[in-house]
Amino acid sequence: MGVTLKNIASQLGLSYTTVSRALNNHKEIKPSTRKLVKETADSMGYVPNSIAQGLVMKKTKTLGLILPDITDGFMAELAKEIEIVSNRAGYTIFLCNTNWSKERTRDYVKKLIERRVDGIIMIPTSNDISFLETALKYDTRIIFIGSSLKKIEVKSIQVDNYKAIKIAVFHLLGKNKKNIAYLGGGKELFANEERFTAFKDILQNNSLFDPKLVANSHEIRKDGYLLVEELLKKKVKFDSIIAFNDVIAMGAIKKLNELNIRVPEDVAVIGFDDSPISRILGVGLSTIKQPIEEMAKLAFDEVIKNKDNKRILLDPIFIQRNSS
Amino acid sequence: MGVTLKNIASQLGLSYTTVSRALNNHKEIKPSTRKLVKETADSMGYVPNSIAQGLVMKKTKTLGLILPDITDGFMAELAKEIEIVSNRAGYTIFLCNTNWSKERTRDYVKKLIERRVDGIIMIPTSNDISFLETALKYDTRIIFIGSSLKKIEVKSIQVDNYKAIKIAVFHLLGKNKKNIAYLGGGKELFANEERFTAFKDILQNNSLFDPKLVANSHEIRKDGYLLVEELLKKKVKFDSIIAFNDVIAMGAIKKLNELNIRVPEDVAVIGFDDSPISRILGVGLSTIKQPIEEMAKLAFDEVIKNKDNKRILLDPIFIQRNSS
DNA sequence: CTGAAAGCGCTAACAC
DNA sequence: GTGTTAGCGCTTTCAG
Repeated sequence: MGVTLKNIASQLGLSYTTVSRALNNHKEIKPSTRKLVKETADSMGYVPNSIAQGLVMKKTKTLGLILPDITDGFMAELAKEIEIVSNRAGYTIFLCNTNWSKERTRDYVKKLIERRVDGIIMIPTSNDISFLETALKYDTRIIFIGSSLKKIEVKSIQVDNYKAIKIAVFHLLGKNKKNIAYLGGGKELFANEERFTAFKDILQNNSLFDPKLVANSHEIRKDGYLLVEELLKKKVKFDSIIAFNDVIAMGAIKKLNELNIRVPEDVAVIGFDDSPISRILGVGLSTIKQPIEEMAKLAFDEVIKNKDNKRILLDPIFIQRNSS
Repeated sequence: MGVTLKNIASQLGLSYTTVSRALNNHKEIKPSTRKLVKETADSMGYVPNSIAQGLVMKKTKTLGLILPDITDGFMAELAKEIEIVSNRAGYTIFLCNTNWSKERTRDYVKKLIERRVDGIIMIPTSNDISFLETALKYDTRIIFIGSSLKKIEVKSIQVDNYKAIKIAVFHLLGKNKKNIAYLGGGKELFANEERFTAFKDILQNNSLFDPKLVANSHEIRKDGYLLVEELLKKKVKFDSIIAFNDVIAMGAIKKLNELNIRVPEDVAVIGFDDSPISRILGVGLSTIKQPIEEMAKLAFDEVIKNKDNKRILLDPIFIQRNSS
């Protein structure tokens, strides 16, 4: 089923090695035969079998992309950029959506090793790295993106969350906002933990941290609307909000609007990611942008080309709009 | 590099055929050896090579998913659902983001055939189906999802766009809205053409169609905000809008709000897709939901199991909120 | 129940 | 320049 090298060879009365070489542009082939081979291959509708190629070359030119939720704006954007650089280099990527499940993450790593991908790019949701050893054995490089693992030295690339939160906090302090609340995005996402830890640390250093001003949602995708309600129930004053991402920030603003609390006069709001929604909608949302394109490019280069386990931190970009 | 069947076999003093059979749960194997084999395979950290398996079995258990833009809400949702059903059945999917390019679409089909995927699920952006023949030859099934191709009999699955627009139009007529505008989503997307054609046809049947009431954006992702501006420049009256999707609808609403045009009293708005944003945001957006989960499930079943080229039409679901 | 051998489609020494 | 041969890691006849 389908044309093979052998078919072309016998059609032409050549050995299939010669055909292979001609198709792969080896220099030792006579130009005329190369031309002939290529033309008949074309006319016969030949499509090389990269499965067979992969078996002998021990490179599949495939990459695994493991992430919790492709419908999340940031992750989709990241996936898109990774796809672009990968495709440009001849790599195709497997989309592995874990739906935040540690089990599915583990299963996918196994499956990707089975498929002998050349590398795995992963937004982690679990500190379980039992698979790293296996991956190493089968020469599958892994890079963690978006956030790193705690206490384990792995190859990773992410925005500097500490720096990001620091910029946001000092921006708010500069506006004389001293009661800053944090609206978190779910424990499963390590980036959230990093940002919250930074938030707590920076505020404590300025003697401003109040645990009541934190609504760190336990559910996934619990939106900002509900988190503001939670905050209000606690009867603490807050004059500003730093949200884990733009979706949460927008939900928060919706609630504030409904309550006739002015943004940013009464409560300033800063999001994270610079999602399209922060521009499409009425409010111009102040936000912290991650250099997604650069992250994607570096992630690809690192996972394909570099062997060492360095950790790369990228600078965040603060974008001020009307909400702060 | 990495454990193979042979390694396990020689470790155990068995032939690698036996090891293969044990690992694949063939019944002719003595339970005790099966157990032994499995245990040592485990302890040696064996991971089967699906590349080699694919070569001999002529099935890769992989699927290609070709779509224009994974950051689009509807497509991401679709990708997620397709991933779920595929994964459940042991299939892994290649993510192929074409960025609306016909060339990249064609290239990806070729690449997917090279990788010998068992099937391709594709949101089409071009009527070029020159690759269909090649795909057939290599036993790669293709299904078109979200919209079909014009005048060519192919396997496809989509929501019934005609029915959808009809529901929307009659809903608006029921509210005594007779000057209905259509805000389109770019020519590249066939679904847009289908919806617009339906719109035109239905309105013409009621002697209500006015070409001036159409802002069918030529650029991709041109948002509703700008499209409403375009409409206003033409100085035609309109009392309602049907948008290609929710993002465009939300952009339109933003503009209307800025101009103090009341929604839905002055202008009613209906979107398409029931994107999360239509719920997160202030306005409750009336919208037409596509049965994405069902689409994904059927697409997978059809592309893997069924051979015929039937065209499946699914019923849309109208969701009324505050904007109409 | 287990083993030997062939072959999937291809690349890469090694000959000539 | 081209052909011969081996082998990538696996499944599947066919024997025993």
